[in-house]
Amino acid sequence: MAEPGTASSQRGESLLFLTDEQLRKGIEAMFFAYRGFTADPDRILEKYGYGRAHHRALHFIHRAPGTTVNNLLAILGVTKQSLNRVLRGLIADGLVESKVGKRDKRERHLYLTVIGEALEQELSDAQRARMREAYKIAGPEAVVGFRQVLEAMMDPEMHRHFTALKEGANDR
Amino acid sequence: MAEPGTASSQRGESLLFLTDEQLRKGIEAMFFAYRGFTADPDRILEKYGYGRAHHRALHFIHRAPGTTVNNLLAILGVTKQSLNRVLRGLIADGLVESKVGKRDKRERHLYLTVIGEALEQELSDAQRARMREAYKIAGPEAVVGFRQVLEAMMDPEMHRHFTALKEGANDR
DNA sequence: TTGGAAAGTCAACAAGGCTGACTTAAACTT
DNA sequence: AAGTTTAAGTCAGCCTTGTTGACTTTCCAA
Repeated sequence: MAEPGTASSQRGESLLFLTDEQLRKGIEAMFFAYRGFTADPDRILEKYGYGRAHHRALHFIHRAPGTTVNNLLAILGVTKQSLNRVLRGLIADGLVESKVGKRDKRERHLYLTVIGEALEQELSDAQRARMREAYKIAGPEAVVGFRQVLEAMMDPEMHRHFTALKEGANDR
Repeated sequence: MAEPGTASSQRGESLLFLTDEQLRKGIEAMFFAYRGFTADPDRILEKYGYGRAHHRALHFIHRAPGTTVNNLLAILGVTKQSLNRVLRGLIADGLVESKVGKRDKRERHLYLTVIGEALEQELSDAQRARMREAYKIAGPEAVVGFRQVLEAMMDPEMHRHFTALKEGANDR
């Protein structure tokens, strides 16, 4: 059966002998886990008539309040037309506010309103609850490994965005 | 800065003190990593005019040759109409074969043809390469943790499907 | 022999991606 | 000051992949 193992040593930089079987299981784990990852927010979003795209926008505006449209575009990796459709809805419904830039008036800075924050919290609570539970089951060492593998799996540019969010975080 | 940590003990079942910040980073890591995870296959699929839905069908038919449509439906978690459209294309293009069940002639058993296997391999090679690289960077202990957290994140029913594939595996 | 399960099909629709073309306003550059 | 580039937004149209609902065909099993 042999879980992912090594030649002789179990620690550190030793060589990994990963069979295609084991790698496939990793791939399937990602697939099934991602479904679980999105399941709870999806249910909440449906109540309000929103989709995953709205969730992503809310999440990243919460995390980087005052972000410009262009920056959000880069993080989300979609076209401006696609993002704009989503943003228009959120602004129309009063969940997001778009303010003209002070220094550069071409830019729009995005913020969540009070009710925008409320929905973001509701979504985030559900998603964090699942994440917390998974962490609890897997244990503290697993959490570190989980994050390391995920980070190594990102495209370099995405990792840049990830890191940028990671440090600065909220409430500058 | 403090990476995910514990109260006093570092090992085993000790309590985790996970801030919302740390959990949010886990969420973002999933988001960005999943993009990397699908990026390589997506590029290949585009060459052939297929989408992610086709990839998923090919993957699971490869992993469970002879599976019925109903079983595949349960694994993929989509409607039969949605799967059928994808399957119809793959069958028409000669990548998938649908054989009437011997015991139960209502059932269709699905198999990859030679060229179906070839595309599955091409997709899988790319995806496994990224997974292998990520594992290599993160190290063997990280791999175990990664899998543990992902498994804990799945819905129970999805975990059942995951386990079923995991054991039996290929080439019955 | 009839009821129900499995599979498949048709139609219609929606979300959320995409491209291309174009406008407006502001900010750079020359 | 004129011209170019940039940020944002819009319109139109397309594609994939998901959804529901209604319906047929096949065929197993009670």
